Amino acid sequence: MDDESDIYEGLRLRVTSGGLTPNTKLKPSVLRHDYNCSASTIREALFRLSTVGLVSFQEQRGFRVPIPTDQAQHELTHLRILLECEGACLSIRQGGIDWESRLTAAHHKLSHIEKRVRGSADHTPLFILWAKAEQAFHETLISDCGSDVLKATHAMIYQRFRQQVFNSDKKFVFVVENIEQHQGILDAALMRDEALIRSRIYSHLERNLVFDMPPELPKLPY
Amino acid sequence: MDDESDIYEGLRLRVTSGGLTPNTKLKPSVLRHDYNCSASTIREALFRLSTVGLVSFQEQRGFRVPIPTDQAQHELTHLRILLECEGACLSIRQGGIDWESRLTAAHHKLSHIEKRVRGSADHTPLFILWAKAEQAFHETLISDCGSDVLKATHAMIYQRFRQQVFNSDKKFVFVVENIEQHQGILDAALMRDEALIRSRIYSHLERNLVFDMPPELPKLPY
DNA sequence: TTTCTTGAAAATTTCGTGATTTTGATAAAA
DNA sequence: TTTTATCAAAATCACGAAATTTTCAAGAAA
Repeated sequence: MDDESDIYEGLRLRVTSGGLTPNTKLKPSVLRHDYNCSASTIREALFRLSTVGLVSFQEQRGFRVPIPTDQAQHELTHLRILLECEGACLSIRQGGIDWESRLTAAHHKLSHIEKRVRGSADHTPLFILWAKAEQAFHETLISDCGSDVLKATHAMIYQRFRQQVFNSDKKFVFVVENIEQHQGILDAALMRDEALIRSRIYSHLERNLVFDMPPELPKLPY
Repeated sequence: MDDESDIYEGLRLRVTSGGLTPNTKLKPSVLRHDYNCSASTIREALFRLSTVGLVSFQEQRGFRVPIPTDQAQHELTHLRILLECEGACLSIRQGGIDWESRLTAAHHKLSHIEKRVRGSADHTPLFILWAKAEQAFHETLISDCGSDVLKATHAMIYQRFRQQVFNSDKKFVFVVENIEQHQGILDAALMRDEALIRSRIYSHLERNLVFDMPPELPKLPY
């Protein structure tokens, strides 16, 4: 039948990058019409999304689009840095030519889109493309770390991070510095320099840290 | 009505420490009788468990108790080390007297049980008590890190780790070294020594790493 | 014997309904 | 004006059953 994971994916896209106002109610009885299925099926998909943190849920009060907060943005960024540094360093140690090649390819795609974005006035039409390429690049970066658990955890955090930033007022979704920073991360990976890649990943994400990090962390990027 | 989270908790206990054989099928139509509810309710709870990795799920093929593997044990241990070191260090920086006090209390309880376990021949009757106290101790350790996301992620990984170890053949659930190691971690926390607590957390969990960690990792703990 | 087909039994997924709870507007009381 | 009470409309949750898919044993073909 209607593949239920299609519904899940569709809803996921809507709550992460569908331009929905935070705190919007997500009513199964309304959404069912968009996906041509019953309310129970929608409910199940929303439930799954809520366990991953992409939809907020209160018993007897239904589902809502989560409200972005500075605190959440800070925490998600912090964890992204932690997981991505670890995954990247492990990939540097364990990844081979194949990894280098896939990473270069992912960067090439991303870079192409980013240069197009820089040229155009309105970013929105390219946003979906950019978001996919960005995610692919960062996932490739950690792809040879050898740990499915690490990769799955990172994917979860990355999604929530993307949702948080996209739905927040100050839409830092794309800034020009990204171009240079992504290049820098690629270079460090190819140079197999762990300390360097750690510090460059940190710098890349730093602007999303809304509070000061406790003293030592940034410097010796752990 | 019948609090659904009770059902969730009940099922969680069964799949993590209920002595179920790995790969056992979890049929909503059977389990419903144990909880006096409908199959749909069970299904929903199993679904939630599957999103956090405590139950494996395949479309049209239902739910099963996950099969423990060396690979999974290694990955879960690795992530526990990563998250727990980070959380502990942040707590050392941000936690106050209250944190020290809660940690000491948690350790006191745990220590008491562990000494009783050491004395008795059969560990099983005390196991549930020990598991709760162990979890409480490790959660208190990171409780003042200031990040709900980090704590929630750690809780997820910890649960899966505990399930993995408990359901694996070689049941390393409790070893005598734990007593000394937990004490060592508490001491490092009270001394506010970040490098020391990192290395002690690593040593504590090391025996669950089934593969060698890549060269540098163990030394400057991760 | 081994491999492939068949078909009935069992399990999974989806759905509409009724019971229960929340919501929100209106009116009464302070 | 502000607070509290009331109650109808709307939404959520749990349930059982129908529809779909998988499982698996028994027989046919190689």
